[in-house]
Amino acid sequence: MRLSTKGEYASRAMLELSLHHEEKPLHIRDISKAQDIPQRFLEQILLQLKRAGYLRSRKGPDGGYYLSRPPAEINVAEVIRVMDGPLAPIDCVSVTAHEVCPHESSCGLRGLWKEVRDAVAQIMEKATFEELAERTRAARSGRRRGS
Amino acid sequence: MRLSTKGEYASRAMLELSLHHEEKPLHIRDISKAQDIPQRFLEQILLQLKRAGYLRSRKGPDGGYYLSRPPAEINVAEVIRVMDGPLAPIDCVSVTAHEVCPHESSCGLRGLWKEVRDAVAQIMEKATFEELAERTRAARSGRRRGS
DNA sequence: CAATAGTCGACTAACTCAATCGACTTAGTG
DNA sequence: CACTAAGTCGATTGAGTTAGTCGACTATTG
Repeated sequence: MRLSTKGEYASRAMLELSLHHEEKPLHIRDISKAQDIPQRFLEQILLQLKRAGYLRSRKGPDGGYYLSRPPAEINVAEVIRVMDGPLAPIDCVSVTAHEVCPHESSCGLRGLWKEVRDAVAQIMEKATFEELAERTRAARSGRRRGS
Repeated sequence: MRLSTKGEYASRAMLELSLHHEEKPLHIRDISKAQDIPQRFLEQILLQLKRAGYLRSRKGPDGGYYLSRPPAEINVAEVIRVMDGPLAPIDCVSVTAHEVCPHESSCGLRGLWKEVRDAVAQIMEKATFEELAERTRAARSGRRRGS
């Protein structure tokens, strides 16, 4: 039940972009440094997110990436689906890529896998980047006086 | 967020063994046929489940595998952990294999991953093979007059 | 002791993952 | 207009994992 690093990096990058939403575009380099993601790898990830419509970019000096929609309108499930495909543990319970299985009707496990898929989807879909950015800002300011 | 085929096969095999609990041991061959799992692959899986203490076996003619505890006392989470490792999407929120991450305290995403982990764990831990066997029997008898 | 069935370790082909690279295009600056 | 900074794109790669196979071995039963 692992998330790929690509999915994780993509989420972190989107979060970073959400933290700087409505400022000027962020360079790949800066996201890479802030979130500790290999730059050439991040390139690919951002490109993929752009092609999927979540990001826009500008070339040249002072170019960079920025969100194409406000962070409140993007949730984690969408991003994970772009990078890793369906959220479902197995295809027979996937909503976005359902595949039929011959044992379906007599399978005592299918209901369980479905429950898992739905729980994961529900949690990730309600998690917007606006909310995550807020949590992040809170954690960072709270941390100043503390460890 | 995929489950490996090994994890899926293991669950199916455990379910099959639960359906025949308190009868004589099941041959690898029969489980393989009933659940449509490649026999040599299933061998490995059953062996792994045996080593982890969930199954016992008998060699020789009329040998086979059987559960070492009643199905009500085995849940899906345990089986998946044996085959696939931790349920957590990433290590920093794993209960069974926690790994520290430098960004931990200022990471706005960690809470989300934790939520996902907990939801998955909760669902899989409450799913015992007794209950799954019951569901399966119900589905199969219901199916007789129906499609 | 022959047949059956689980045991064990090694092996492999295919695939995926995580990343890297180089050449190219576009945009701004002096 | 040349230079440079930045994103674009496709190809490639090395390591690791997955899904599965194989063959020799051991234990049990009739």
